[in-house]
Amino acid sequence: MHCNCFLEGILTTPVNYWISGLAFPNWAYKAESSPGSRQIQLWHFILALLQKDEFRHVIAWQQGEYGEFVIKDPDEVARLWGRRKCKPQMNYDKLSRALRYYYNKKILHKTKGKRFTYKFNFSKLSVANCPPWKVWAPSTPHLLLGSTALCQPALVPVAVQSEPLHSTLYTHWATETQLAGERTSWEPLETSGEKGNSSFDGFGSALGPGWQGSCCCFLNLQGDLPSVASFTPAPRLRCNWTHLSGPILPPFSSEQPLSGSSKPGPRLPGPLCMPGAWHFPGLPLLARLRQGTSERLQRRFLRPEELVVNPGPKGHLDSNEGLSSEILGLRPGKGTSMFHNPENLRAMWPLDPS
DNA sequence: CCCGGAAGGA
DNA sequence: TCCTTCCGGG
Repeated sequence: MHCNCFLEGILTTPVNYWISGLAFPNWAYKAESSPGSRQIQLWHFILALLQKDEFRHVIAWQQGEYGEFVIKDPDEVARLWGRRKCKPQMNYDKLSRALRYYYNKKILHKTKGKRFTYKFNFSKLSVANCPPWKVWAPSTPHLLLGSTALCQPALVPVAVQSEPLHSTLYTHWATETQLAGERTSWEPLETSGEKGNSSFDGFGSALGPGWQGSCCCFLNLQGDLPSVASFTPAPRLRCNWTHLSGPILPPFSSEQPLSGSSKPGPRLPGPLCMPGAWHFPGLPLLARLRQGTSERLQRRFLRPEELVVNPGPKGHLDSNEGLSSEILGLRPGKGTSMFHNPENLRAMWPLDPS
């Protein structure tokens, strides 16, 4: 039976995770819905709630503990979840049972002794030392179109994975970025070098012979997080990000027309290379990124034409597969320029908590 | 509140 | 597979 929950727009708009230089645990790259269920997953929903200021009184990140969150109003969260899933009888007892199933999956664990407090397993969170000019959607169809494959980070060096979050990696990254920025600012991203000699297996990526110390990462392209990047303003970076705003991060006002946006090629189905950075107030590293920098990064590296990728082998635009009609309001002809306007991005989140 | 087994649905 | 529902127990 059709449920009008979707029409109500309650957290139905999938968003994309994108944090430059960060690699998340494998589970974080899972599609919003599994191939079997085609349903939004609870943890996606939880993250989405956590992302929104409107629900701060309902559920919020626990300050000081990255990945930890508190359900301040269990009944309300359950109600929202039930509404999203069209399960009016949902309650916290049932919702918490679902959350407990995440324990074994290493997605969540309980913060013992704290009521309604859980923690995402971001212990594996690591920096993928990735110069953005090498960040590019893989160009083979299966990588582009498989909802899970899409989310696989490319070329995350094992050595880096095992490292704790550390700003020195960012410093290194920034240095490389600077050098690259002096080389080019808007020239097309290179893809030829990556696709031929690399293998992808998620975070445990083997490095092809052509790997030169850089890596790519991120891109869940079918997430469920709000589109608007919102890094917590915080202590300054060890590296001087202002240096990056030159050739690397060119000034890019929202009024600036988006070159080539009038010619959207085949769209990336569902998983879109539009970055919506996660907002984890508790993540110390992320907190080092200034929001402005984040937005410039997004704009810089995700021009509309760069969102354009090969169509899938079968068109793969089935609304039930990667790209549903609810996703991001993307429609043929609309192009992708709307994603570059924060106002549009916010408008795409018609949350109705009532 | 929290836990996890069991059964079942989509 | 991912919950939803129910439930006995801590």
